[in-house]
Amino acid sequence: MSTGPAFKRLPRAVRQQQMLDSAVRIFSRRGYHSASMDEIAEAAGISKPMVYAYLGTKEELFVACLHREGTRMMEAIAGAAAPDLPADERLWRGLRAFLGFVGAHRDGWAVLYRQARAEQSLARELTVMRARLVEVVAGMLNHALRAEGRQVADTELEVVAYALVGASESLADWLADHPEADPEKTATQMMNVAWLGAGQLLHGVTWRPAGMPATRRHRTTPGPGAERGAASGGPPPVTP
Amino acid sequence: MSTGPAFKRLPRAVRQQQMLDSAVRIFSRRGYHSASMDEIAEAAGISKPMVYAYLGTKEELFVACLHREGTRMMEAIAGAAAPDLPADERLWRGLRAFLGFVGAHRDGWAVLYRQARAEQSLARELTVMRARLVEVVAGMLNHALRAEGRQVADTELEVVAYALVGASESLADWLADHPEADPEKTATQMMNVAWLGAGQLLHGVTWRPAGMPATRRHRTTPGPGAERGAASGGPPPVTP
DNA sequence: GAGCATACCTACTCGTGCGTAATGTTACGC
DNA sequence: GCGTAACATTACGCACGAGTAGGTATGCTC
Repeated sequence: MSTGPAFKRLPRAVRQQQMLDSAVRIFSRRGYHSASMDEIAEAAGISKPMVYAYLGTKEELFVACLHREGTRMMEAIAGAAAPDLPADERLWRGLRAFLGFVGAHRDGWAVLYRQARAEQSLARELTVMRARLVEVVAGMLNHALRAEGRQVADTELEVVAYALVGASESLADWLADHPEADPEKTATQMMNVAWLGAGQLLHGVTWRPAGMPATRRHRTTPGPGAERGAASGGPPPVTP
Repeated sequence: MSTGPAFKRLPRAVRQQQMLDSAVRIFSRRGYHSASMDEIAEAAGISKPMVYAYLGTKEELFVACLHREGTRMMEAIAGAAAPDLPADERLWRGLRAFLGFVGAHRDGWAVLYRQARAEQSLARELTVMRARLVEVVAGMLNHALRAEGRQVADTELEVVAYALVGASESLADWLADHPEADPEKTATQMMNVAWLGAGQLLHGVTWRPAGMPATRRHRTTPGPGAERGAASGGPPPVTP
């Protein structure tokens, strides 16, 4: 009586989003199994039956989280890598968008991802997402290859694409565990190793992001003598 | 009467190994949480209290599994990549050993790895393992750099090493999910993208394992499939 | 303000599975 | 042969957490 309504009544759509927000937080913090529905409900400022009424079982709730976050991420990437750009530029933008997104969602995204990979029953949604990503990357590579009149078996391409995506995922994990790290810088370094390769890097060749100094975007000029200011030993390849 | 003693009495060391074998199998098949101690005990042909007596709690048991498998893997890698070889050769051998190991243990290793990453409480052991791997790779890169009189900050090196290790881990996952895939071939492809980079690959530059081009070592392994002929339609860049 | 639908709650059931106490049983020393 | 200690089993305590039943308050429409 004295306190009044205590808690507000909110429309379903809003509450659902609140629940998903809390669920992502809790799942990330505790892991899928250790997270209890009670805790999630409490974090959302709501009681458990409401969660069941709106989002279904625990598994369905988790998949809903994964789906929402995954869709957001995909949109971020797709929006960044326009299909009419050269391959390295697309790769760079996609990478930047990806790591940028993860960096902005730190504890949120990467952990969901890890959880989903571990649990058989949750892996389906994730598999679809990653398959789309690999497909995009493979398509990009294929496109670039055709432009050069070359051709490669799909399986080969898939492995390369998978390696690229996998390396990015791992760096996403790394980012999640290193709050002080800069996504932008990490993306550049990843781009260096992915596009140029470790061998080139060791010889001092570097790739640089949006090329403003020279006309060319990257120096494929072979030859061990690096003409970067890298000799100073300070800044690695490139800092955007 | 017909069965006789039913179950044999075995020395502790042997039983422990049996238990670990079963535990790895069950954990891999079911996942950490879904695996029950009863099932593991049954698979080992033993009863539950024995498991507790020898290996402790469920968590301790899992860590023991991870530790044993991880140590074996580390030994395989360390034994392959001698420190007095050139960087690319070391990377190649390490990669080969790593993916070869995973390929030989398919369901065993990769799944343990995934489980461990998901669960906070299990991650410690894994973190140590991976840190050692990253350290090795970073050390290798650093060594190669010094040989050229160049120098790079440790953090930069770590990121590159992490990307390399991460990409390899992802391919290990891929291998685990693709029983028909050939670890050797996958390792070569990984080496291509890691050492040469996607940019070089797209231009048709390829890396090849040993110094000899047409000798044994690792031909494209025609394999059973007729239409899978990698040699058809010109020399693809990625094929060794 | 009556009637209805929707948002929301407290308090419970019930299965599951970790970890252990009480209890045989086999092998070896003497 | 007979004690004894390591080996092995059955059966249970107990906590925890997913999912639900049934009831209450609030807003909306007429």
